[in-house]
Amino acid sequence: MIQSVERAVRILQCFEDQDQLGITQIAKKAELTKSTAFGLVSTLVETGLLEQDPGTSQYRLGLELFRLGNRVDADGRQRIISELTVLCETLGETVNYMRPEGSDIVYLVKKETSHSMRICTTIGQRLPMYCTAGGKAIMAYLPEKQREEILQSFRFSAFTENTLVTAEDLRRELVTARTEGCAYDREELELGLTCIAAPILNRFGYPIAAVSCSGPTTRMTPEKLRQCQAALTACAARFRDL
Amino acid sequence: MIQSVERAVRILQCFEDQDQLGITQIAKKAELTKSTAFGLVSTLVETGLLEQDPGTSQYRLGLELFRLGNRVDADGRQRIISELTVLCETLGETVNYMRPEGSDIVYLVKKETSHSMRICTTIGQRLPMYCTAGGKAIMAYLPEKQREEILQSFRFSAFTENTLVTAEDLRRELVTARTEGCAYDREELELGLTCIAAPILNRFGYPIAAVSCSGPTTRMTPEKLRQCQAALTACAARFRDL
DNA sequence: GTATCGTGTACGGTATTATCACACGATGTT
DNA sequence: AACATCGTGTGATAATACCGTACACGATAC
Repeated sequence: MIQSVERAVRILQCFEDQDQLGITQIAKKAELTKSTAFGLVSTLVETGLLEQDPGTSQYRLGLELFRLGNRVDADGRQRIISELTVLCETLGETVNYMRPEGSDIVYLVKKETSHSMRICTTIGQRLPMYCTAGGKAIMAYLPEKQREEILQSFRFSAFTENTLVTAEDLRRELVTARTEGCAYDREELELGLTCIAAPILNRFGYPIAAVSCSGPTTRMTPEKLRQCQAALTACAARFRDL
Repeated sequence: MIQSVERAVRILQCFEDQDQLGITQIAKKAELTKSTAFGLVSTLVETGLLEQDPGTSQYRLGLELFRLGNRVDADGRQRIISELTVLCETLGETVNYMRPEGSDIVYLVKKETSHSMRICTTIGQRLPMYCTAGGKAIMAYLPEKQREEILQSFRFSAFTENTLVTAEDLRRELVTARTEGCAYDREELELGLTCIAAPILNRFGYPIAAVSCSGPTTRMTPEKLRQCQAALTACAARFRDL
């Protein structure tokens, strides 16, 4: 673990909730000396990961960071995007492409339906696996050892009355998810929001991503869910050897 | 300048043209010892900026980098996107939002027209200011000192026979750009491609971004260009105090 | 007008820190 | 089966980054 690098990243992460920060605020948020922070920030500015506003002399995230971020999983995202467009049109709901990170999932691509009432997911958002269809779909297909590690690591929080908040409840659901090839989120994250997701497996059967469909519960009838299941698993199958 | 941080960024930049790399390749590309590279890479993996493929044990850019990259100029991009949608529809050509970095511009947002023959720009791409309409629009409104610095820093390369390859030619064009409020790219980057761009100024009159319209020269008639000029400058004006 | 607080920036001594050469085990190749 | 190459450790050396301190500047308050 190289200290300076870890600290530099911590500085970048300070900007997740604020987009302009002064040196003093950065030092405080990252728990660093002002002079230490200054050295790190200067380096980050030099490399383009941060930039300094000429007017306010405050710092913000830089364009080099944008460029690098755009390269993350560029081919996977490129390949999925046309599939999602088709899925979105045929299902008439918002569809997403997400990937696991630790015990969370991160949204990488979305395609929103044009319904007035629709689900709006946020690109780059991180959510716990246990309360999302995509997360459960991925968990279901993980090797048992890894799945148990993740199950143990959760610090459950009941977002709604439906949220599964015990490892046992989750294990039970994951069994059915494996038999169906799909996992569900039945208003477990937000009331009125139902999701269904299928895992994308690599050639070794390891889940590397998921595609999901999110809609208002009122529109997600049993029949619609069957349609989603068929479409999502078919889509996921086309990406088997990503 | 903190050495480790600068080296860590260099490692991330190794992935601009390749998306999977082993430790040895990383060390070679970044000109580092293998063990040094290993320490840096381990730290980057720990922080999520890199991730290791469980199968191949190779490294690639991580999701935390994606998340951070998505936060760059998030509000500016959010605000411009609906404007670009309208612009794209009224003009019937691909429109872009870009920002300066050093003597280059970087594409941040695009909206593509649905014409079969259309210009496809690449988000995150970096191009020299001197051969793009957006770059020239921004240069035209920079304080003279900074503009001259940039003009001197160019290492000109003639992409087409129209490319301006001397500081004098550029200076002359920038004068007219200031009077018009718009800059042009008349097949200077690629034959058959014409662009026009207007700078977005902050409340101090400093150019912080540009909006551009790119189309095939055959469709970019004088009349169309006048229409573009009006629409682009109007759009840019709405963003004056970003 | 003066004083105080905040800011961003700069320097130099100290010891923590990262670096490098070397080595190990595992894969896969000739 | 020997070999090459990969990713991964280790530990001694010295280069490195950290911290305390200090300064210039601007804003606010008195």
